Amino acid sequence: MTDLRAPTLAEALLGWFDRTRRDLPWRRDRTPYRVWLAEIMLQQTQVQTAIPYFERFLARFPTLADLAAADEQAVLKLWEGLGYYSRARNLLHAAKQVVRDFGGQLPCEFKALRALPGIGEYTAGAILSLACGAKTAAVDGNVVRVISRWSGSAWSAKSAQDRRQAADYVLAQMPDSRPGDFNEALMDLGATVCLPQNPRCAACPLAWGCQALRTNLTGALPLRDKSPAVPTEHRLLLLVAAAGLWHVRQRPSDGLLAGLFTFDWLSPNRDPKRFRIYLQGRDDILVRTLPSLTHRFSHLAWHIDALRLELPRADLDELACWLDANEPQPEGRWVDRQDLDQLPFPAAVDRYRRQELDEPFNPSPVSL
DNA sequence: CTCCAGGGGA
DNA sequence: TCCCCTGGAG
Repeated sequence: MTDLRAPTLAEALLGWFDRTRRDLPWRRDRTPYRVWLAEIMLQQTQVQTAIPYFERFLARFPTLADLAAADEQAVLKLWEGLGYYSRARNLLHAAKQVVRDFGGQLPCEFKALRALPGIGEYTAGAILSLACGAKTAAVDGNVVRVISRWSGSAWSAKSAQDRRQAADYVLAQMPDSRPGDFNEALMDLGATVCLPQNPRCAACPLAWGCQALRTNLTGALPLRDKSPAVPTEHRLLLLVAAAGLWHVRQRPSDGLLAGLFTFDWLSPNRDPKRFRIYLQGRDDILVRTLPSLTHRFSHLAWHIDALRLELPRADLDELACWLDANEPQPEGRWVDRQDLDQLPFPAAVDRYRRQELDEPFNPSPVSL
């Protein structure tokens, strides 16, 4: 007998998922540790970016217990370039807690997961549904977009209240049999079909019932707030070398780029022009002007001018009054080329590291 | 270039 | 509410 009733959201979505499911590394073996690691990496990060990081991380720390025994710098090194470095630090701290409190096994229990650093509402839901098989919503930005368009609801991914509404909607539609697949299907649809811009509605398995498509509102849903203009800070980066060593500093353990290493910065309360004049008078310091660049963060931008300095000795005493020192190591460190490769650098500064480290030094006049 | 996306902590 | 980072699209 032919089934004449309309399909449900879950049937259409899971049918599509079964045909098009992406083969991603963390889907091959859905253990709580692998799901957890993947979900942390995927926060604010695109799938293609996260894949090589996930592989390297698991190769280095195959189990949660291996991770818990790591030191922070090794974890940050594996996170280098991925951004939002507090995710890596929280991951390590949470792993230690799980070893201490749960014998190294992530608990399949919402309150316990939610209490771990770095695990919020979304990540707890993702671990529970994907790794534990629990019927739990996992509402990220993708899911808010899909459900907001499907239901024609004027929701914003930033609003906690709207995310709750979306979670309630998801839970009401979720089949008892495949909660993890249902959540993953929603995320896949948001990532590959129900795109923020130019959604591919012609290829969408939910087009038949989509309120936003029916009312021509896919461009308006979900609601988004316009991004505010970010202030630009002008900074002078100094790649200081002497006798084959490079001078680096570790940033403070909180705030921007916490715990990562950079080269030196001219102190913000020093005038860059005066510093360039000073350098012209120092015949013993070789200088080269490097290309400038602008690096944007979420809330501010750095316009970076950069100089490479070759000192006669590995000694910063005479230069120290120009430089930006910070706790806990105001004096910084001199490291060789091999050591430098072991230190985590943020993307903004890593571009200079990659470009300059193995370049021969060609001094140039200091431009003012 | 500019615009935009994307969870959690304090 | 603000802070945290990078990459991809156009």
